[in-house]
Amino acid sequence: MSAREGKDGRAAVRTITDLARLAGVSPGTVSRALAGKSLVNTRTREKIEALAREHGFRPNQMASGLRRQKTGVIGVVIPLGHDIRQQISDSFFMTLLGFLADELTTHGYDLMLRRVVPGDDADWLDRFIGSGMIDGVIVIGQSDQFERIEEVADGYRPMVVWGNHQEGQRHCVVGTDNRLGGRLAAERLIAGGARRIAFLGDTGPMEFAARFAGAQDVAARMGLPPVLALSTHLSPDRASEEIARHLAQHGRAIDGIFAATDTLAALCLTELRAQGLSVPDDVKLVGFDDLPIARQTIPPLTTVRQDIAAGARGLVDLLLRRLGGETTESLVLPPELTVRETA
Amino acid sequence: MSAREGKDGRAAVRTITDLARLAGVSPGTVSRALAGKSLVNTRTREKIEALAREHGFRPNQMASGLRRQKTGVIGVVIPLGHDIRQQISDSFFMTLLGFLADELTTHGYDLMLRRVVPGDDADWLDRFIGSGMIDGVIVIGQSDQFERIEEVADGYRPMVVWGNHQEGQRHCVVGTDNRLGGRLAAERLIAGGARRIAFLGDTGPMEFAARFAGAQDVAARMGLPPVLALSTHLSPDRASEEIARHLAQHGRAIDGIFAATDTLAALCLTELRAQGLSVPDDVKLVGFDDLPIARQTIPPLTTVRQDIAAGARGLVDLLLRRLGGETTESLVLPPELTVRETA
DNA sequence: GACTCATTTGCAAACGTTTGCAAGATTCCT
DNA sequence: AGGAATCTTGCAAACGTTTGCAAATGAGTC
Repeated sequence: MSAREGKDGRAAVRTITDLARLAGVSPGTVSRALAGKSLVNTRTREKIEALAREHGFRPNQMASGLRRQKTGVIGVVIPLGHDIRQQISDSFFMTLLGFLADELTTHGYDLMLRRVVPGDDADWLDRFIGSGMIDGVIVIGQSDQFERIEEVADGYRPMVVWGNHQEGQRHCVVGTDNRLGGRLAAERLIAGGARRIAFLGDTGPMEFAARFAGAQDVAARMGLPPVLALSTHLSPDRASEEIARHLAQHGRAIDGIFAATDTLAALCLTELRAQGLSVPDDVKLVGFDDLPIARQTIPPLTTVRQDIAAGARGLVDLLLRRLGGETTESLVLPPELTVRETA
Repeated sequence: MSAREGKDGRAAVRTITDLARLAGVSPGTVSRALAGKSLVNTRTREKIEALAREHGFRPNQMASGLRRQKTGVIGVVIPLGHDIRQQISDSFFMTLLGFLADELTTHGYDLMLRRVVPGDDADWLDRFIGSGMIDGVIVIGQSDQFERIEEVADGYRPMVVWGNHQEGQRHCVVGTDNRLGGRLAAERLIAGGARRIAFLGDTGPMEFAARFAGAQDVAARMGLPPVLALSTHLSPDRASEEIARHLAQHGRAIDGIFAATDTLAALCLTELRAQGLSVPDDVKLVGFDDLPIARQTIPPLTTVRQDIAAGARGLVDLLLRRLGGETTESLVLPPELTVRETA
């Protein structure tokens, strides 16, 4: 069986021209028939469609893309700026990615995934865009690349970013109101009686910085001492010991912890228990994200919920509108406090 | 500023021909220079490279792909056969996906992600392959599509599948020895004193069926009653109540549970506690996967570890070898019992 | 300086589709 | 039956690269 033959031994029909020969028409007609254009006679179309089905023919997307100057592919890129190892397997991003895949598929687009380490090449975004392989790009997380993204946004329209919204920024962003989320968290801690509050997590990434700032807002407004920033990495292995160290040092001096993510909160819960501190009696704890794990900790985690599905829908919706030439505003989603038992 | 101009106002150089004009050479020479072929004079090459850098030029991948008949893209497809909602956000698959992205990037390939619901179209795999957009495909999980995959494998070489290995199968698969994993789990339960063992999870998917079978092997060998299959869905919401129901019915009659995944095990732990059964005293519990969550349950979960990173490396390695024309055997990875505190 | 041989370049034909244009085939009037 | 109007179709030129072939250039040898 030669490479030119299908498994049944007949000559394989790989191109639109092959199919045209079989149907006794010109390639142009086949193209039109398969594209479902109205200009082709119904009987001809049906014959061609039948033949295509029979031979399992599918037009080559590369050729089509080249000719039409669009590919039907949306790039999704995850810049790993802050904390290389963890970020990607981070449940939050991964869940978002899942929803994105669904949402894009629904709209007839394919998804090209790329992880980049911006430190290695400053060019990461232009490279992706300039490849000609994608019609638009969704950036998941601004990481430490805010400026780079701003620059690109000036010259490239079909881009939407998941992340934090900043006054006056030029790129179109979809994301939760992190600062408000931080306020909700801090308010809950304080309402439960906490007075000396700590923020657990790296305040480098903008999303986290905003959550931290939100908590600060509330502490200041209530006349409490400033929120203590306990910096950690995101990867569970390193975070665990860092949390243990922080708690050993400050554990007795604080009575409320706002963790930057549920993942950190869950680790923190474990360490708190290990150090003999009870939650929520000795220390109150609020997480962020409302990942599945939040229901499964003991006690179940009070957390600030992000609507990931809505985020994915928003990203895709805005991107498609931009592809259509519209100018779009950023979309800021409201976080929601989900009260369980840790605060 | 017209669409033809870059942000600095100079005419944008979008094609290799534009660049050729600038450099005063022919397009062919530019192509060769940029491809790093040896046939071009060093001085010419340097001039062209400098120009390309200066104008941020990148050759169009679609055109290149069309001409060379290869795209530099590997398709990754997740068939959602058994349990639509959960499977994709399942941490295991997502973690594997992350490692795959890294591994493919390292080898200079891009990753195109597609989720499909095979029920909707029987054609899912051929469609992806026939699109002409990908050089090869990695299927994550056989789901209930074993036969479909076998058929395709007969006529399409560059495909590797993550899943369970079956005697005599025709497609190249990478996966953990699930049956052995099942045996390890059951042996551990029995060594701890369990006599009446249950398997928690859907036994439909082949991977799970093999895990179940492994546990059966051991029970039979030891002369214990057959393992009780407690069927559940994978999505946390439905699984929780199903587990509760199972435990209410059989909870007191069993003393060892082997959960199909860590996610199920974690849910099960919660339900066991809710029903007043203590782990590991009343009931012993072993999970599967060794996801991060396994360390964070209380008590921490004894589980059967799959080496996800090694799996991703294996998948990519075999796929590249197949792209190179080699014939490859399937790769079966050994699972490893990770003992913590639930069994 | 005439010759060979090795390097470096340009030319033009692909890769498989889509699509504007014009020609050919139908239909519908009158 | 003649013509206008409408449908269908074919032709051929793109889309932006890569690459075999041959021409041109340069270096080296006698």
